[in-house]
Amino acid sequence: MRNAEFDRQAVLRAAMRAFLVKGYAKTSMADLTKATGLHPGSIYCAFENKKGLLLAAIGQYHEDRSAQFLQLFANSNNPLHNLKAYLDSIVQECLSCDATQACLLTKALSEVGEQDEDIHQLIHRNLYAWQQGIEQVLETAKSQGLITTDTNSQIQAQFLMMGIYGLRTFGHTEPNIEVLQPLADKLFHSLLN
Amino acid sequence: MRNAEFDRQAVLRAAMRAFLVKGYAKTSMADLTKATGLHPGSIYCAFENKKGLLLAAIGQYHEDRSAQFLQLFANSNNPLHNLKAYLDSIVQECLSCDATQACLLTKALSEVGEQDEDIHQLIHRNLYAWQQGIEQVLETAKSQGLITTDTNSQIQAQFLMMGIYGLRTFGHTEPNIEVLQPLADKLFHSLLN
DNA sequence: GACTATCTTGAATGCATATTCAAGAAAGGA
DNA sequence: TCCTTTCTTGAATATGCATTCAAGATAGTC
Repeated sequence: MRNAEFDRQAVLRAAMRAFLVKGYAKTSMADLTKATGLHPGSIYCAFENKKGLLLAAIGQYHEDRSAQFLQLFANSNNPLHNLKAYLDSIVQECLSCDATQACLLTKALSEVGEQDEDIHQLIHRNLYAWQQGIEQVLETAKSQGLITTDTNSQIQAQFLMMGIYGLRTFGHTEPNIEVLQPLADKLFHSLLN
Repeated sequence: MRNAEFDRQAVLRAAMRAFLVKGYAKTSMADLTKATGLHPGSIYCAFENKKGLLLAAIGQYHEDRSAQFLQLFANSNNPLHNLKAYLDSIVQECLSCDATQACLLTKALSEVGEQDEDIHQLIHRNLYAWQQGIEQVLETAKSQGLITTDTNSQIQAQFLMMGIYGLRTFGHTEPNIEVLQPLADKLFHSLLN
């Protein structure tokens, strides 16, 4: 008997960084062996192939982001304030101009989601879970009387997701706080109308 | 003396369709020769290389879309109504689930914009021109008293662009009119607040 | 009709790539 | 300590790809 030696989470985080920087198609197995420290044989043994590694990396990405999301909303008792802080943190990620801070879900969706059903479904599931997280936050805010609108929470959550997608794309062209912050602010206020 | 035989616009439109379906990296020169009907040598003679063909295809895409945009706003005299019709037409494109109706600018920006400065700059220029087109429409609407808000037209145009980016991404996961139309409607109303 | 400049053709080239596999290394059990 | 099982290694394989280029074709010019 013998156990695997490498740290699976560390490997997946390295792979996701590589995919975020170069995109899926342009990230070669050589790039991945260098990034993860694993040899080709080990990667194929653990993840089947390059696509399997992407799927696993997307899963890890979602886990990491979900944990971060839940932690943000766990401490304070003002969900609306937290939601705005969350939006502002995304603005900060856009400003960093750091490819590793982009969203792997939307990036992979755009590049390979239309071509591969497995990848599309996994991303769809993860994005939907994220949307439901936002929806729950909005419901909590409503139960606390922090939101005084009769708009469906589901539509609101979808609208916020749409805005975040757009904000990230806009950030690719103008990573400028004077541009992005007003957009995030207007998005947040539009949510409550 | 002898002139080129092929129809440059037709070739570029075929190339842009190929890039939209498979993405830049996964579209091989074999795909491009099949799509355009040109032989490798001709492509390299006319566009230098694969990247040159992408740049030219992006230019053609922008020309085509600009012409379409201007035509929509040329006929009627209610710019606000036209703007809503424009947004609705984007919803229809999302519903079609047809990769060739996606936006080449945002798709290429996401895939190769961060890796190549030439491509990034061209896309940035084109998206900015598009934003200014929207800004002008909003200014016209204001001069006609159709908009009664003191929000900066530039921010409004940026907000609409952001919304369209997000709408297109959302459409990739849920190409459903019951979902997308309310989002487009809410986006349009938020614009006027 | 011949000449020349230009365009077209598509096979050849050389490199990059994803994947495989057999030999080697290490861990646990007897 | 030896043996078996599992994991690791990394060179080898075979395929796919962007690009080149020399031969062939064509249109305008004299």
